[in-house]
Amino acid sequence: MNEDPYEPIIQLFSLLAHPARLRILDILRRGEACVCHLQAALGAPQPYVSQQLRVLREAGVISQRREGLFVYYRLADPRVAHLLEDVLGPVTEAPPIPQCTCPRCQETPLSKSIFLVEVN
Amino acid sequence: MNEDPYEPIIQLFSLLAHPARLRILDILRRGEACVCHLQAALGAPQPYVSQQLRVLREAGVISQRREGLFVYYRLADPRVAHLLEDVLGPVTEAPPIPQCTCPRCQETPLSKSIFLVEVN
DNA sequence: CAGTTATATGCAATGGATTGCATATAGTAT
DNA sequence: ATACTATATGCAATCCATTGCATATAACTG
Repeated sequence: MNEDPYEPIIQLFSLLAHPARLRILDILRRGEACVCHLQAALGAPQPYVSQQLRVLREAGVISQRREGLFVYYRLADPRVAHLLEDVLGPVTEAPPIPQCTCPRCQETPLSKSIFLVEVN
Repeated sequence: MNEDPYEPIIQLFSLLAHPARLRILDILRRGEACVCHLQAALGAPQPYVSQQLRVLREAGVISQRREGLFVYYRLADPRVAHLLEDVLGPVTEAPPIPQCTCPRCQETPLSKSIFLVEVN
């Protein structure tokens, strides 16, 4: 009748001890991202990404929001952001993902990268 | 040739995402403990405890010191103590393990627990 | 030396997470 | 309605950590 007090913590660490999920969470701690964005960032097939997102969602560490065809995920558990900061350090500038075609990724200023191409 | 920067973190989280290892580390963050002490605390067979200790030792998160027949383990990675504090809170009073027969456990003041038994 | 205690190692068996992939669903557009 | 895109789900196969247990080693005692 008395549950193991370590179990929820073990479940949380298990979620983080996975290459795809850890990368996803590291992206999400910088802000919302759609599935196609994560898919492009990981270079993994879409069903694979959706499956890892489901694991994270059912554990309650992320939540989602639909906008038309696109679903945007974000961190839902502040403990996770805190743990990630402990082991990965503070959030750095999000590296651009050119393959992502969602409207949110398109509205980022492209002029900067174009400029860099020009001078080289 | 370029290693995954997430891999050492994944390895660390994997160590923590395990009931026996997490309990061992939670005990060790309170100070040194011999194998027989951990064995009594976990209620697990000795070879099992030694195996988990080996995993932790080879990962570099604990170190050991031999004293006669007894081997005392302790935390070697401050990151682990920090992560444990994040998820488990600050260290509390170490609960006594009466089954442990190592000299270090015997030298703890037994009068206190005996006293508690008396008043009850 | 043999005997005893504390701890370590090796290894086979098993179970549960991981992965790949086919298919389903949701939403938009024509 | 059909077609198309983004995302989700179901499930079988596989892989890897976990576990149990026999045995080995280390240190002390007589």
